[in-house]
Amino acid sequence: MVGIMKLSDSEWIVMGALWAHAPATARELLERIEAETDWAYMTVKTLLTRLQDKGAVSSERRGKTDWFRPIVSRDKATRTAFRAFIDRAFDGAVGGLLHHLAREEKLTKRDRELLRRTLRELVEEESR
Amino acid sequence: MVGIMKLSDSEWIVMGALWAHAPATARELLERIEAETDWAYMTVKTLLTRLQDKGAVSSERRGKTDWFRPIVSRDKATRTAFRAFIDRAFDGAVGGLLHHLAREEKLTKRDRELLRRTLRELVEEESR
DNA sequence: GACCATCTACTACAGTTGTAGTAGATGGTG
DNA sequence: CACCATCTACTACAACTGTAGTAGATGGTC
Repeated sequence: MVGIMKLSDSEWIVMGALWAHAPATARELLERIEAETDWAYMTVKTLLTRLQDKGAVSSERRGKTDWFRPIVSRDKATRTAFRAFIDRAFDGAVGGLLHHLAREEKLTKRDRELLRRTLRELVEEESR
Repeated sequence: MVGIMKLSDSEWIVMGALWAHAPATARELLERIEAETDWAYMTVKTLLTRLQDKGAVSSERRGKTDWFRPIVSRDKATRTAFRAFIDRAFDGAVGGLLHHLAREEKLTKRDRELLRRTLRELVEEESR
């Protein structure tokens, strides 16, 4: 049931707020994302319904209010999004992404440092 | 006009074939992607029209046939997709992606090959 | 126990995406 | 120059996305 969990952009925003702290009510989630979205309350509700339909969140009634919690983990969603991105833009090859990162993207000094470390770790791990 | 060029999954497939070699006719593009998509000719045509509408490809009539060529470069499209992905999944921080890469993703042989090259380049660049 | 603030349920509606069909134009070939 | 294979132009249509409105249920408060 929780197979390939593809989230739309708006759904990512809601999930982001929900991953931050759960369970949460729709109103709470709206408050958390108010700074970035300026949505109506009903927009959050609709997205939560859709997320529930696709099995990404669950809800539990307390009083007259639904409390939501994520079913899909952030990591899981990230991995799915990562795969989709890599598949379309780099034909599935993570190496292509690394290449792109190394030569195309403007990285901060810290990113560059981290990338170098990452690459080295990966290569070392490999040769072990 | 060629600002933020967002491509859908299907559009990426067509662009992939077009980036491989241009100019090309719709029929040629269909043949190139036949292995992976099993689309009807008209599907390719429709996608090409949409891509033209959004300024991603241009076309030129020769005889009764349109010849298409990319306006948006693969690099440009990749950067846009990269940004979109990073923004939603890692809140815009490339570091988050690197982290993810280092601990979550398994690399194929091909990935590792590319990676070694990339690493060499990075190191050389650094020592220059 | 009535009322109000607030919640859920149902509905809406335009834009994008995936995936094509059909009809009418037309260039090359005999 | 007629015909056919093939092209383009126009149209289609359901699913998914972004973004909500409205009406009716309901739990807490006086």
